[in-house]
Amino acid sequence: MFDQVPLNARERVLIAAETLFRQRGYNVVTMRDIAEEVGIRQASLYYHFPSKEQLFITVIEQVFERHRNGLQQVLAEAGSDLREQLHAASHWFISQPPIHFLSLMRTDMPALSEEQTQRLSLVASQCILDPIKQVFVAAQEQSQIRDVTPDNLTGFFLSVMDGIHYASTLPGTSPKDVMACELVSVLLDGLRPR
Amino acid sequence: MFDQVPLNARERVLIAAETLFRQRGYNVVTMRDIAEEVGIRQASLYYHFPSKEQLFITVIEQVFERHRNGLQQVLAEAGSDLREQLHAASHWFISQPPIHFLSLMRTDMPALSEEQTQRLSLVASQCILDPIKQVFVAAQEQSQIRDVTPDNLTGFFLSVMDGIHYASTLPGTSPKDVMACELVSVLLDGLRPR
DNA sequence: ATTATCTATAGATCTATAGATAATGC
DNA sequence: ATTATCTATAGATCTATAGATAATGC
Repeated sequence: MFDQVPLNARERVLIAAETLFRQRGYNVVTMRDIAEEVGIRQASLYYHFPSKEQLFITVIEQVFERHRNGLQQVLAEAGSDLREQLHAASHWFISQPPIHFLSLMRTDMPALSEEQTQRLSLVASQCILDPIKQVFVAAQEQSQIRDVTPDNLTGFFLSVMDGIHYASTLPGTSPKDVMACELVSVLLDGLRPR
Repeated sequence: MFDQVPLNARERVLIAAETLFRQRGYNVVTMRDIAEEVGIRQASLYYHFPSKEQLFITVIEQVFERHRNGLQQVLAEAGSDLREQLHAASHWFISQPPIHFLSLMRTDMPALSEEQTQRLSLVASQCILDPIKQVFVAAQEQSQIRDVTPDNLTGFFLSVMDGIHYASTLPGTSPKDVMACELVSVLLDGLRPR
């Protein structure tokens, strides 16, 4: 579980890149920044990854995959109750670093090749959007919630999750879990069938 | 009202810069991109603005000021009913281009000087966050809604507004006004006093 | 004289490649 | 022989400045 095996260089590069890309975005982070964080020279990164683009793609796919796994797990544990599922999902997202979904789509993705942009968008859907959407679809099929477009609810939910990460960096705001609970409770009341 | 006065060069620069910065963010857009859009040479931009940073700041302050004015106006027209105020605010935001609030904070602002970052954050609060927050605070004082932190509601609302702009670029999604109405109705039901 | 442009370019990056070097494994 | 680094640098930008140029206004 807690593997303290010393990480190999490639893994250290991935971790440094993930951290930096998340903090400042694809375009602002340079290969030099990443190399410095790892403690090697910039050119040495190219031994592990053929290009900055490929490094970024590897990082992002790893992040998405982690969300797919994490969401699947916590949702399975939450059972079939909408309330518990929403709490599980929101708890998962606040336990992870922010995805910066909209930034990713607006400023990071357009810098990649058309082909990679399309593929990453698909992976984002499958790993992150679809599991959340499934929660709302299921609840609607069982008439636990009223008729609101599941795609919209999914978008609302995810937007707010990234918003919570940002808000909690500001002074004098509630802790993340409080914000998440308030969101879920407003959603549950707001979606009650009528 | 519909001033078709031919715009002077400075104004054309501001419009081109606003469009490009909004589409791709501060760091990705080059002075050359902006100049091309205006139809002049890159170096000529420096006759109108002393630096890329100053151009960006001017653009952003103009955008924020526009929101302050617009929100003030539509909220005044909406009267004191929460329902109408939320519809007015959401209608305002979907009538305008996206703010990309979180992208702005994560990738654009950190490229500016510390001093400008702080000032722009303040202006963002005053022009955009505060007017929305005021709506929730007032509704709470009149016990029209239950006890949810107004700062959090403000953040939720704005996150979702940017989310709606993004979602509506995807294939097969609801129109913006439908998404906005669904959000407001969920919020109103979810916030009903209990 | 002022205004608004232009050309040319300095200086600072950034990505990526070439080729050297040292350590390890067969 | 392979692995993982390094130094050095080519080539492509990008921001910003210097100084020329042309048109307009006094």
